[in-house]
Amino acid sequence: MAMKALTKATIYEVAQLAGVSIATVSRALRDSDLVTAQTRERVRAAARQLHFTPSRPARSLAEGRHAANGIVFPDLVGPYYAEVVLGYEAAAAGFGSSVLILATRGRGDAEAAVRELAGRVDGLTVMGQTVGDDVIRSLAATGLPIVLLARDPVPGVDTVRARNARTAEALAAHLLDHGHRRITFLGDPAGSPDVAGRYAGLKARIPGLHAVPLTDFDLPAGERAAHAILRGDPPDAVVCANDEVALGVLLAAGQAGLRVPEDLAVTGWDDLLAARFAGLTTVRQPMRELGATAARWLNRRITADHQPTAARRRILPTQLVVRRSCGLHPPEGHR
Amino acid sequence: MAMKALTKATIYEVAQLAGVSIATVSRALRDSDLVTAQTRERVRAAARQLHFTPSRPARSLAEGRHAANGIVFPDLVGPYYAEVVLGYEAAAAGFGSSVLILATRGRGDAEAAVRELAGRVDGLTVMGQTVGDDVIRSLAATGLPIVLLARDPVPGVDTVRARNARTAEALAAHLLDHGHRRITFLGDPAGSPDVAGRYAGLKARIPGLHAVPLTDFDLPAGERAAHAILRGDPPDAVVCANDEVALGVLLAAGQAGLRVPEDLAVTGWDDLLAARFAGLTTVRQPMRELGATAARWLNRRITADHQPTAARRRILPTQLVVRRSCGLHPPEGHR
DNA sequence: TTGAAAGCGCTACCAA
DNA sequence: TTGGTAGCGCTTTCAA
Repeated sequence: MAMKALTKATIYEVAQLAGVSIATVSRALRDSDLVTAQTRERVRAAARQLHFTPSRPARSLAEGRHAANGIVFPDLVGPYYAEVVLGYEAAAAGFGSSVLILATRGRGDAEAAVRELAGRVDGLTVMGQTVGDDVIRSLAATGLPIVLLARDPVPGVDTVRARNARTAEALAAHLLDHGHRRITFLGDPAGSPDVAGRYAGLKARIPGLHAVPLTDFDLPAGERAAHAILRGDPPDAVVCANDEVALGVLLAAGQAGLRVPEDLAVTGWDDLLAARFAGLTTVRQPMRELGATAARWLNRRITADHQPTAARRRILPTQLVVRRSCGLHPPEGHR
Repeated sequence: MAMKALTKATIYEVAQLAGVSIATVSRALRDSDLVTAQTRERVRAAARQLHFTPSRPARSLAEGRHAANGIVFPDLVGPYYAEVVLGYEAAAAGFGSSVLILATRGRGDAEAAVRELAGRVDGLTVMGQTVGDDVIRSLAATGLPIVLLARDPVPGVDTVRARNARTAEALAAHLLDHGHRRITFLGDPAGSPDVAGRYAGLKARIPGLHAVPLTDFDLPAGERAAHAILRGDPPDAVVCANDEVALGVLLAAGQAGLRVPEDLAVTGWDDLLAARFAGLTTVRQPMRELGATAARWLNRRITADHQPTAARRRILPTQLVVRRSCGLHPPEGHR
């Protein structure tokens, strides 16, 4: 078998081989009805023979669109973001849109990276703590369609979030029903809008709630924080900003010889797979649906011929999942 | 505050405002040393004032490169792929390369999607069961740099994988030490090279190994398969293709009133977070490192001025993690 | 050091 | 139905 060409074929070569103009090639390849079926076939054959694929940059430049959109998130660590991104990609694929991802993971140059990304897409979904409102506003001012995900709203920009405060209240009520009174919150409300919402909901029911800020939100961070909290005068219950932190607390409690939930109640947030096996009481978020909704909304904005519709906001429901880590003999039955 | 322009500024506007030619703008903005510091500043100021960002398609078209690369994977379900992709993105970001993702999730049009993606990037990483060797070969023939990840090699193409067979042998030996003899493998060796490798390793030590094929590799699939296996004459041990399946088996065993590991030993593969909390014996894969290595190798190929170096292959080590699900009183101590 | 102009590969408008 | 051609916005010679 002969070596395939190492140089990509262009529309000119196809035109020449098919014996037509480049305009006709362009039409034939994009199913325009301004070409004879016969011509179309001839062009197709030539294209196939040359392994022709249109240059995406050239196309984008001529069309003035990218046929791609992007999603910016803080990190991909832990199952939460992965699930959201997956839901996003699946929905976007349905629209024939490619997806560019960008994890800012606390980089200082997040803004530059986001702006670079913005130049490659027709629209952008921005999650959580990645870039500030000023960046969002200036991007939106460009006319770039934007959807905010799990993030505080910015005037004029669509926002999709999960319910935090209200479900946190339900969680608080449940904990109080168990008789827990000395409750500590593990997480930094200032660090993310989601956490802020959860904290606010808890605080509404537990006035004396004590918050211990956390810089990271992974298992080791939870473990470390727990070690500090548990020495001395441990609380009745530790409510964690997410499951990973809670799992860390579970581990630390075990190491400290504390039984859960007899000596210490622990709760998380997200309902990761691990939560189920750890018997962790938590709150389930519709992660895939969050991503998919953002993708759909963004697509609508991108394809909306004009009509600057008012910014929309949606809060997707979340669900308290009671397992054993919050206390024995749950007041409302157990699982 | 005045409304920002809704039309993106071009290099022409910047040139006009700065009172120079577009060539000079281009140079000034890209730190060419063919411009006076003074001119550079003037251009910069003009660009800033107009919120100018160069058009990425125009740039790509002129430069003949995308400054982006892509990764194709079967799905993002489960922590495994997410971790790999994260490692990949992190490494790619280090090279200043944007990342496009594509999840084929068994779509029939995977090939078309991959080809579309190929047109947007300077190089491609292809994972597992996404597209066939023919597609890989034809893409590679284009001159597009490609790295294969967790996938059978294709002549002339770089491949990065995790060790499967050898660690599977170690796992088999461990199981035999526990006295297990009637062992069932849950997974389809024909479905993925990784699984095939694991099965081969087990089979080398357990000649009579019985394999039960599985179409999906998630928790419900494991649960369903286990229900079928456990009714009637259950084996001593079930070795699963991955942790999610194993966790499903754990659940099913519980429902069937079987104790693990007393009545049934169970093992997984991947060492997900949940495995730790489920006490699941498994094998740890360096997922981040797999992704990062692929990204690095791809970058090398992309930036390699020429020199068609020979295809490289690397197998990253994996590690047996013994917990309690494989049997009591582990022969070599326990954790 | 700067400018003019020729592409880069395509789409889409205007004529034919 | 087809062809000619003017852009799309940038990079990069080649001259000045």
